[in-house]
Amino acid sequence: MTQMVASQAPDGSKARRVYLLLRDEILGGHLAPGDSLPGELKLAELHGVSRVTIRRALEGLETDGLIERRAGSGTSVRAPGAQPGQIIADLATLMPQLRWMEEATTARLLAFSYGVPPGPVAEALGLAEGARVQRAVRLRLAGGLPFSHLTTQVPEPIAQGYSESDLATTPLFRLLERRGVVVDHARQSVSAVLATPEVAEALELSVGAPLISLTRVVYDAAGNGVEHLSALYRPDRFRLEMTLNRVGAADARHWEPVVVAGSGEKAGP
Amino acid sequence: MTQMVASQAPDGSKARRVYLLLRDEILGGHLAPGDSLPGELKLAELHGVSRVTIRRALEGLETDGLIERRAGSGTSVRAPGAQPGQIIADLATLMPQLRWMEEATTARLLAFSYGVPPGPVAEALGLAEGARVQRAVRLRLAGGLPFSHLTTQVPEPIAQGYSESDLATTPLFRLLERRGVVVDHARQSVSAVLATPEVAEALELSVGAPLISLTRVVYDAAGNGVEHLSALYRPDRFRLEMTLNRVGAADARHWEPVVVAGSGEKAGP
DNA sequence: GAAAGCGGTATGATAAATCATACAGGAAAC
DNA sequence: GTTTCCTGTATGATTTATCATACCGCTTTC
Repeated sequence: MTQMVASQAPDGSKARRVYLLLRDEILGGHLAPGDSLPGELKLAELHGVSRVTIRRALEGLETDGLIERRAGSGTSVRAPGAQPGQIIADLATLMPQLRWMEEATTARLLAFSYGVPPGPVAEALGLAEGARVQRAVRLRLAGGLPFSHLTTQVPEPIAQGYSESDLATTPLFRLLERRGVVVDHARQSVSAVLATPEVAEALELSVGAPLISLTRVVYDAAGNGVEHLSALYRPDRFRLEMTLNRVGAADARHWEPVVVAGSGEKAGP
Repeated sequence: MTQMVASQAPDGSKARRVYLLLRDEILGGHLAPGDSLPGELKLAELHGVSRVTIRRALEGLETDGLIERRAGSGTSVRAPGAQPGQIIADLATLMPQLRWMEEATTARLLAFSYGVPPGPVAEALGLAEGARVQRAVRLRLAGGLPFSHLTTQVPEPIAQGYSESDLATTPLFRLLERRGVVVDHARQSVSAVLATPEVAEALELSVGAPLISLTRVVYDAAGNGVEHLSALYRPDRFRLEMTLNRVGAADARHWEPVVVAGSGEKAGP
């Protein structure tokens, strides 16, 4: 059974805001299943809107299956049956650890083109002015549900080593290394952005929803950029995690990431 | 001179959406300074709204100083003088590396209380039902500009070791270790959320803006949770970064995070 | 069983956003 | 110079969101 598409977000400005806010509070763990929400009138006062608006927000949450409303009794947070499987990736190793979901994660190629990259990307890759890249947009799904939207940009000379059809099946890394590129190090940064109409449609959520943004630039031994990845993840279906150990002598204790003994490389992000 | 508060976000649903979308595209690096945007009519068509709405969005961007509009010529992305100083934290070591900003990062205590934590937090800390925690909400500022909103929750027995005034001045870690708590390891995960009215006000941005969410649970050697941190960062003023090296023999190459040689511990997150 | 609190429903007023359309003037291309 | 495309500006209609208020029926509590 294909689970219902999540977002039934209200249209209006305030209603939508309240909806997203409460949604984050529920999914984000500040409200536990079974907890009861304040009354609609109380919520209206808290958020500075009318009850009608609160109502609209709650309706959205209800059709999402996040809350349960009983006349006379009140509104409470439902058991999170809405978390069928979350994909957890290890930030330290870049390896997705599909916890309770060994359902095949598939990939779909959304776009494929060559052209001059936007300035910041060219700069990050260390490209000369006007140098061209191959650009591929891919969507990753787990159990048929999309969870990430990936845009990779590879300098054209390097990208010659593989074809469009290769991309649809093989992780980009494999392709690069097969091409003889010696991947040496990478630099990644995490941020948060809002879903644009394009990615919102691909990821099956509403425009303006929050997304995890991971930008990674991969370099070869010479320090030349060989890949620029811009990944967008649905927070409800994907988590970036890592474990740290507190190590070192008493006078120089510091944190050190734990590298999970990799059981062989699995897939790209 | 305290820089003008960033967000001049439009009110309306669609206008606001377009505003935030374009804003992310500019700040996110997909549009380089000097690039020119599509015409207002074109944008209207692209986003499926009227020109008036596009106009409202662009007005917001203009007052933010992100774009430049010239009658007859068009609209273009302005040089990002709007990035005065970004704080970059290393995910692998938890150490903020204040790059070009050694301006003192100060902290402000927003709330301080004791109580029963929300279910998920209690679970993460491994607390018994009804066990109480100390809860502190702090705001961190760099050069007077707030960039992060931190909520820490510490089991009450542990939290007895320090006072409210301690918290305002000393990093929580120091306090814990002074108390004799042996911090052993931590588990953190990164996500993305929207700004609630409360944090939006504290961080001086508009409700619904995207925020980086970092949740960290710190454990002692026995595996008991000693601290639950929920941090929210402004993406425009804060970045989470890390560097990875590609190591290992050819048959087992994998990624390993680079631990920067810490020049002593500086501050909490 | 009465009271208080809650969600479910309805209504009309008010405010706000959005739209469709039009025209003036600057800038650049031909 | 003329054409074309762009922003700047204006107007009035229209749709949408929000508000204030009221009443009903249900649940829980006292």
